[in-house]
Amino acid sequence: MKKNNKKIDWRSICPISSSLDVLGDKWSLLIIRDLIIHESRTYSQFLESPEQIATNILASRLNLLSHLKLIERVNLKSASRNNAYQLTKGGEALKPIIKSLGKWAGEHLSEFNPNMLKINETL
Amino acid sequence: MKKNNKKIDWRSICPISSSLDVLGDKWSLLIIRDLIIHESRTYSQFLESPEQIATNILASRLNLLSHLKLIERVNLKSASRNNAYQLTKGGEALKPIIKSLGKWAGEHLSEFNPNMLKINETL
DNA sequence: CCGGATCCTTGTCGATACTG
DNA sequence: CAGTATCGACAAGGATCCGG
Repeated sequence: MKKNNKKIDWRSICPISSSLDVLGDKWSLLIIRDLIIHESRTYSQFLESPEQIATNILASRLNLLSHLKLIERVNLKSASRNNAYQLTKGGEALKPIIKSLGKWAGEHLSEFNPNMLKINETL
Repeated sequence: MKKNNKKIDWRSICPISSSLDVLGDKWSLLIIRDLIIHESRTYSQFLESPEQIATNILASRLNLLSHLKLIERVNLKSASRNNAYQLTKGGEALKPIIKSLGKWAGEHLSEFNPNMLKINETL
């Protein structure tokens, strides 16, 4: 049987905790970020991002985010193979939050990661 | 030798990625959340939160967040033992982001975690 | 080739016991 | 009370394999 571990164990009834139960890892929000920047991405395009996610991690995150209806598969006429992902309404709603995170990092993390770009240069 | 691994390996120069290199786990932002709600917390008060963080994880996160200057130790006259933590300016700056996350979860995650509370205005 | 699935190694998490 | 040590479980990460 497929590893269909869609069951999330919610640690509490706190909404902040619940958001972290879902997005509290190093990769999920990065996938959302790519979809904010590029509108749509294929599997191999995700792999081209500089952070170099592993194929199995990417697949599991795409499954989870699809299940949560934050992203969805789309058929692109432009692509030869019709399999790309893009944000749903729910995923789009994360856009200002992720931009704020980037802005915050530029203001408070430059000391520790000096090479980091400012947010305007990336988004 | 002590595990003094304060070195963070930044995956890229992207500020969003950098913020996740630091806060992209299930516990760091929950510690910040507690300090937003309560102003200051002691070690054992953190342990009382409903999500039940393990003691070693709590200690390592408190160290990391202190090193990043997002939280700081304070001496409380009110407490018999003078060891509590509170947010710095940098940590305070996360407040609107965390509130937005809670609001987002209430709007887009209730379907999956039905018992979840709605975020209240006072938080 | 592209989109994954599978195997395997390594590292981190997390529960609990223990210490100053 | 504020952490540290230990150890098993499990997830991450790398490499490779496979179906279309």
